[in-house]
Amino acid sequence: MARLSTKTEAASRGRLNRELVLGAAIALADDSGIESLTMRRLGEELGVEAMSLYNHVANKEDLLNAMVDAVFNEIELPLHSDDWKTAIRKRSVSFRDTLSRHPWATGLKDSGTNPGPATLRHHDRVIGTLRNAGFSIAMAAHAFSALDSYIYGFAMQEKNLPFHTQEETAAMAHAMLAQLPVNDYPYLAELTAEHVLQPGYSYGDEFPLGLDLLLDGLEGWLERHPGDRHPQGMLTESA
Amino acid sequence: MARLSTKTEAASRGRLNRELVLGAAIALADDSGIESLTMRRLGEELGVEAMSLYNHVANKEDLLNAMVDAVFNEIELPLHSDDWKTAIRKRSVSFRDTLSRHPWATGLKDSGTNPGPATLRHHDRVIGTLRNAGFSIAMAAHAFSALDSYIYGFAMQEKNLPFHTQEETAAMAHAMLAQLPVNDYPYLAELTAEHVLQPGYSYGDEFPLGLDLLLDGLEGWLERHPGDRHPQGMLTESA
DNA sequence: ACCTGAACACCGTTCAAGT
DNA sequence: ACCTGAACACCGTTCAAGT
Repeated sequence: MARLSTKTEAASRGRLNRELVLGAAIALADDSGIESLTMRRLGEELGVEAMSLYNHVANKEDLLNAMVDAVFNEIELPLHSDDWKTAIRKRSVSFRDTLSRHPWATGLKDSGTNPGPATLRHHDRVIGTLRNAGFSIAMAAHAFSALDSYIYGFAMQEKNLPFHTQEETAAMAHAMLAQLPVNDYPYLAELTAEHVLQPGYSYGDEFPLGLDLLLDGLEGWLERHPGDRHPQGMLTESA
Repeated sequence: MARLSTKTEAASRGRLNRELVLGAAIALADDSGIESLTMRRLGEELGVEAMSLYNHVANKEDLLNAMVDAVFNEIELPLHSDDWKTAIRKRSVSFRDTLSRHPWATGLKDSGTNPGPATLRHHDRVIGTLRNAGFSIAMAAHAFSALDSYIYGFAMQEKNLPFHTQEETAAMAHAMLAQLPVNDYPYLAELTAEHVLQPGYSYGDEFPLGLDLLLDGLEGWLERHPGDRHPQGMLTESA
């Protein structure tokens, strides 16, 4: 039979490699949550004993690091053809989407401690976009920190919400309102009743509002500090 | 005399209660990291077998929930005597400080899933401050989401940094620069060399910049939507 | 070169038994 | 009412042994 370059073929052949392990680990974390990702369970998923995984992965931490870098690889890089604000907004939305597809990646300490090549490239491109738009080094650092803090934090809050579908949201909000001592928390009760319980509410819709707040603020910075403008083309990169 | 650890204190008392368990758990997580917080280790710290803890705590999740709520209790509530911007800025800085004292609390899913009374009161006060400043319900929800996303995300990034002291930062940045393929990541290299490695650099200093970006943007919202002004004093609360 | 079985030092949690 | 010892069903990881 011709070779099918698929997971099943390789797995059934008893041939394992790092990429295969990584893919199965991400799929398992996506489908069953990061707490289901144990070496034994992952081995089972691949038709192999847990101990075999150590031939392709140094240890679990190495596996988690590689998973996070694979996630960063899914984020759209800012495009040189877009103006900086559009480019950064697009990649920020893509970042959020990616984290919401792989919620376990939010808050895994490894991106800060041991960034992989995809993570480094992503960071480099974002900083480069800001620099070429005229942000000084310090302002680019500030902007980068502010944007990514917001995106990470939003993804984390979204992940930790007790509801994810419209129905769950409504049910949860009703339950909360019923249990909540309304006199103790009048503003929380008001917000739950008249915002969260409104038809069509979805927490994810809050994302662009905060994002545009930051982007508009950054644009204001840039306009107020034209003297910091970075000589265009001093540092260029190929697409 | 040397300070008495909670261990000896609790052991000599021989009487355990929920508050004692909670305090020891928080101290252990602060000092040794959340991964060191196991029921067995916590029991040891309190001079008791792990199984005894279940007399005061339903299970580990219950313990973690209670720990998070205790952390929220440390955050300064917004003051009625301050204007909204000052009040929100102060509580935001206090929030960040608190999370940086208890980094393990960042990203513990429990605040969203099972908020305790301190968490609820904190949220209620923040929303109330915004409402009384003239934010509509929807705008208060947006503002709350944007601010807390930023604060959570900042705390998480700070927690996940591979360095915490000035010396560590410099050493780490030097090591990164040495290892980094500079041609692949020119902007990252530039930012590391000319920003992170500058004397006096501390990542924590980035916090107020992003915070003021958000607060100024929210103020702009408010000025542009005076029609949404909430009747003052309609909902009041006692301090 | 890759995979495995057995083993080690851990986890959270239960439960009957003690005081 | 509170604490304990033993036990259960898990973890990540090592290592000698197999192929």
